[in-house]
Amino acid sequence: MFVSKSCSYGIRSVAYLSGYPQGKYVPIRDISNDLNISYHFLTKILQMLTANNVLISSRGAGGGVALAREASSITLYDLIIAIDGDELFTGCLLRLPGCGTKTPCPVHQEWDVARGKVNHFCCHTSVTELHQHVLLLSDNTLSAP
Amino acid sequence: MFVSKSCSYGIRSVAYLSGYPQGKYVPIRDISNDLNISYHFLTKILQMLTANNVLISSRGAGGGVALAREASSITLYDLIIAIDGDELFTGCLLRLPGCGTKTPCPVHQEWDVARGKVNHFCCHTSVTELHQHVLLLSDNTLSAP
DNA sequence: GTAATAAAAGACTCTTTTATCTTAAATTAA
DNA sequence: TTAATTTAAGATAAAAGAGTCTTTTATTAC
Ligand code: SF4
Ligand code: SF4
Repeated sequence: MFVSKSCSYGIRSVAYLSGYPQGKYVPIRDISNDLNISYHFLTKILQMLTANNVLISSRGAGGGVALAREASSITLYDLIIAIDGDELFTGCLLRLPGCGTKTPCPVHQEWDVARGKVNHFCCHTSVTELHQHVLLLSDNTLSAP
Repeated sequence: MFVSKSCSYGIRSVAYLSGYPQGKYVPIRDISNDLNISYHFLTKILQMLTANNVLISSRGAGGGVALAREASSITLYDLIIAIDGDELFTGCLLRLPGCGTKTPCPVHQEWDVARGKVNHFCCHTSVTELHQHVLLLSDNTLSAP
């Protein structure tokens, strides 16, 4: 598993928000309904994104969360860092502690290359590219009775 | 996180075993002592590897676990598949269910390439290359009082 | 000001993973 | 055969992740 479930929810939510203009507040309730994610759980996740300046939020009527900047400038990297931290991009496959730059093992450089490809993908993939797909897969009208 | 903690323990153990001749039984107790891994927990993990024909085991005096084949032919891929399953090699970064070949999203192909690099690395890295490193990092004589 | 709305915050439950402890079964040595 | 050794198996517990529920705080509409 590359990212946590929380992180997956965060990515889906921001991809969802990319369908709205930047700065347009959308209630978290709407997101949780449309994406079938627990409302209160999602609230906590999106709080991490507001704390990291990916989203902005507003309480009260007409409030919600909104993209803090242009959707095309928000990458998977930003979201993963905000929710899961940097382990995916800096961590060792072997999960050995205190390892890496100093006393690298014989395969470290190759591992760094492989991990770098994932890193590159995340840095160059913006949430806008996932918008349609997230909506499609969350569309529960297809499997309704 | 790429692999589970259990998987990390399994990889370290087989790298450790690669210091012994193939077929030579080593007590799990020795492995757990030298690598600082809980004995009973490690036992369960190594059972997964014997079930997957990576290791063989023998009970009783003089028994233990041993490499079922040449260490140089045991790759990270083998161990990850045996312990964590194939999610690392087949799963989606977004953890979206029912996704992939049919109705792929715009970034699927690029993701497939990035994931493929990790896959390639795991398939072409044998545990023998990690032997020294695993011993070095588990060496608690360095931090003894 | 009052009521309605919606995020923020905290307490709590459930599940999975990780870890520990106990008992059973198999193998070897004497 | 008896004792010692060592994996296998099962029960239990602790920790982390995921999800639910309630209360508080801020904002808007009236
Ligand atoms: S040196 Fe080896 S074990 Fe350490 S972080 Fe690099 S690849 Fe991992
Ligand atoms: S199509 Fe997109 S969301 Fe689906 S598995 Fe591929 S990269 Fe992931």
